[in-house]
Amino acid sequence: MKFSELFCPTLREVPSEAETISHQLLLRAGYIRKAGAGIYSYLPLAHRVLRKIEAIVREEMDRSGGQEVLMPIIQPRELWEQTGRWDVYGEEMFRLIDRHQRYFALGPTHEEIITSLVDGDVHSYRDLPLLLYQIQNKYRDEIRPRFGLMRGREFIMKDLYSFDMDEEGLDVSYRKMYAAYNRIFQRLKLHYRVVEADSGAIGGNESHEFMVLADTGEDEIVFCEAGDFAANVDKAACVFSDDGPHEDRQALQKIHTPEMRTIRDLVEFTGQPEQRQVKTLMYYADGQLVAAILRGDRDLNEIKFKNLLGCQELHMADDASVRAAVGAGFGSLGPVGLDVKVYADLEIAGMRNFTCGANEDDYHYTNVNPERDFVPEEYVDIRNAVAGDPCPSCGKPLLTARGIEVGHIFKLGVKYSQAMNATVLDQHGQAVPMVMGCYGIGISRTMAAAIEQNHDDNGIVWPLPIAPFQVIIVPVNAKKEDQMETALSLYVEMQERGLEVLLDDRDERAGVKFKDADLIGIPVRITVGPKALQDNQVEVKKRWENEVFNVAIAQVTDTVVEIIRQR
RNA sequence: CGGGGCGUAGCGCAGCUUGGUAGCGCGCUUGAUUUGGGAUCAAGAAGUCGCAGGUUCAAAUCCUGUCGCCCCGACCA
Repeated sequence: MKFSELFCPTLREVPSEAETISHQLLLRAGYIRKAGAGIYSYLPLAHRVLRKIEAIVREEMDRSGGQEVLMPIIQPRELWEQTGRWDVYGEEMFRLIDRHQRYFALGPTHEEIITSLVDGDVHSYRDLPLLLYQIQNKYRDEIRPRFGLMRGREFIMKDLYSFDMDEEGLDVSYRKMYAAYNRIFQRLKLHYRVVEADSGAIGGNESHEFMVLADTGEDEIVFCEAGDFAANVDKAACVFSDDGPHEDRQALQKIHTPEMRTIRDLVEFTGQPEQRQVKTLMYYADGQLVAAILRGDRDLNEIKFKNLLGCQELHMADDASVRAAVGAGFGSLGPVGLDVKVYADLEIAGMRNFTCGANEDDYHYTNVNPERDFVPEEYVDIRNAVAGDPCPSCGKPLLTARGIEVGHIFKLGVKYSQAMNATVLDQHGQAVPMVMGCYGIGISRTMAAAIEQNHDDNGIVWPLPIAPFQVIIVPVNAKKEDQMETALSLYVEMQERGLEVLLDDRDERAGVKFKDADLIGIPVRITVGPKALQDNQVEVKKRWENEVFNVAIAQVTDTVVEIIRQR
């Protein structure tokens, strides 16, 4: 490809709408343009990157026994009503109405349609396992699209769905996919980590997320260096370690604490650290008022709390209704004498002589002790894990990192097959619901995540397997015939060797061409300039290194092939 | 949905308080000089001031409505 013919409008200035690095660079380097909030056109360079990611994903899916299909994006309402998700999915689903006033969904995901597809034509256990996948646009009317391709309303997704006869079959399919995903992200040359995940609203019991590690990631993960434990903080178990003070219990004392509303206030006022305070949070769980108590320096994990309670809806109570029920405001709550169910974090059990609200404005208790002064409903794991917590499997201190969720695999079980009555006959002629799994990779998000992880001040630094071109040839001065001739002949030679080459034949100043090459992120740059040319040489520069070295023109193609082979 | 902000040339912005007929930088076109990290000079093209009403002799500017976009929060296969 010649740069002069490439549709690649680069921008010198940072578009003001872009906040994250990947968004800025994708816009500046001429990869994407916005059509509307969370909706983007992919320009030629982006399209090439997407196709490379897809190709790797396809190969690994096929190798694992997957078969590719294409399914409708416009999906009839009736299918979604069968699983109840027409209502459950809520505002996040794009809906449309045809001329006959029939309703449709723009597919946010494809469980319904594929289950109905498979149900229609698969009737025997002999037809299983069946692994079908698709790479298509999906649609979600996100509350707030942001970060460019990271959270769009239209995005490209690979989803594979597995159908098995029983749980054992599902285990096999799940393990296949787990392995395939690892191969995919290794081949993409991304630094990633697999973590245990909450399976969320989609249902099912086992779930892993594939996280591309980047400081700008939206998710926080905790992991153990010693072992293989790694989990999303949403999910990461906290274990009780009895390293409490083991003090003697002092006499309960009520103290006047005027205007003390926050843990920080109390730390100052009482001189006791956060670790000796207890905070009380009030929630409505399906309309029922409940309390969660935690050590002063901990954060409640609402997902854990919700899963524990098994409720449909969980939200923080407002000050007015708390006041009505308890007789005191947020800053003065505590478990002692509290007339609602109290769920205590595991850590509370080990605490002695702590401070908490007295359920009376401007008063707190000190020297509070669990069991003596109050008895919680349960001691449960409801806090967010933090760096330094003991690893649940080996006890070593956990580390944290930020990541971008690019892959997520779930065991769905029979949630959808049961709802849609998708059964097969087993060996005994019994109709059993197929056991399903679902395995997604955000293709367009992976492109953005790769940039979040691989960039510098000058632009994108693509991992080689997904770079839009492998090599860019830059003649310093397009008007100098010797430079252009050398560049052209190298261009032809490299193409014949199977390299993906971009020739910057534009009549631009060298600086412009260098800047663009860096911005776009092509891994290898060949500079044809007057200095080296005198010695029949050209310069080679790797995008991820600063050094430039000269190579004889006759050898340069071999050199590039070797660089790419090693990378 | 709650809070904040913005829509003026392709991009980034000024002008709006105090109405008087639109400007700057980058980009684009042409020419000249340049040519190893986003050149210089000269000439030029380009704007329904988001849209619709209203007030006024006169509206980018004031008023009302509306649409779109961005940020924070809640939410998130």
